[in-house]
Amino acid sequence: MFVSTYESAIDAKGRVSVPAPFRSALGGGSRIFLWPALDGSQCLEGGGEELMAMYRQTISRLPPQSRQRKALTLAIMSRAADLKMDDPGRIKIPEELLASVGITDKMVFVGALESFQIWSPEAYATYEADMAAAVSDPDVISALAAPYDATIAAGGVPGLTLVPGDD
Amino acid sequence: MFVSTYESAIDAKGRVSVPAPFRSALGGGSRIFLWPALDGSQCLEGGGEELMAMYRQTISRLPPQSRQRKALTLAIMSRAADLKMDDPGRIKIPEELLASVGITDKMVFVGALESFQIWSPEAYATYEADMAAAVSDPDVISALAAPYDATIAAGGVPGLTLVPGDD
DNA sequence: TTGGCTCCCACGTAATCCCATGTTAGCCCA
DNA sequence: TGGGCTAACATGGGATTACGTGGGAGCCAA
Repeated sequence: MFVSTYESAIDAKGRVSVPAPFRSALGGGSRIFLWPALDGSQCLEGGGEELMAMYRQTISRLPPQSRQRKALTLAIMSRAADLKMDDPGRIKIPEELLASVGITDKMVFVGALESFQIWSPEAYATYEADMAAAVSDPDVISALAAPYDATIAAGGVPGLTLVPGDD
Repeated sequence: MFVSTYESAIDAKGRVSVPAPFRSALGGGSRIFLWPALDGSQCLEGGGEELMAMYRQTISRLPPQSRQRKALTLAIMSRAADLKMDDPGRIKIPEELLASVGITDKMVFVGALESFQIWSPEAYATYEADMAAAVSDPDVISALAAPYDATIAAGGVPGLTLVPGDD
């Protein structure tokens, strides 16, 4: 699980250190996939082999030759960079990917559950402000209610007391 | 798995370097099949022996002498070029295939999961813009939902926590 | 015999691998 | 609670390997 945010910078050879907590979230693998976010956000989405396997399986279930499948295949598989970390955990992000999200030297690694994102510090500041405003919207907070009930109905989370009287 | 895009050019002898990552995706084989894309896109579709075997098996399941079988057999098997890479990993693409997709010297190798495509840079730029527009269509993104659920229902992806509470 | 094709070898560039160092944060002990 | 120690992490640099590219020799066909 990718959690928290970390800032990193590109060195003279074009390498970037992947934050150590993200490396352990990759489960020991040294392969990283990166592609421009599907929703048009000014960020890169990334993950390890497991995440790519998930997308691969999901896309493979779409009808061959369908518009949806072709669009998603191109957006993810064709645009993705297949990168390998060196021993200390650095990657070299292709210039075109960096340019597509306006990164010159510094960047922010943002944990997003099963994947992570890479932003330019400026773009992330804007995005963070937008999302902070969204969370203050009552509709967003109340959206938690239904899936929370579903979690309880599914048996809750081991080790966590969700319903009074259960402990 | 064919991922990412690479540009290559034809040398004075009509040879083209197959990108190294694609060569390893071919699994060590030096045989490459190429044919014009079935959907009429201005590109060539290609892959190794495994991809051809998949098409062969699929077509073989169609009724013999059926119109569909004959059409697909012609579109793939008859039009395909059966090419062999030299030691450094180059192929010589027949002139008629190049002409059919408007390639003169430069071309783009585009990864598409189990196969790859070859485009002229200009045609690919147009296609990429089309697909980028398609991805911003809510229908395309929402098309991910059903196969995503199916992936989870099928047991998810080993090593990846898809359902909250699984880790 | 000649043209063209294929196979093979050689070179320069660029990426990757590996080692070394400074720094920071966590940990233990006083 | 404070100080010192240790280990992990981020960063820099050098050497090796792989890759892409060009050219030449041998072989087959015309």
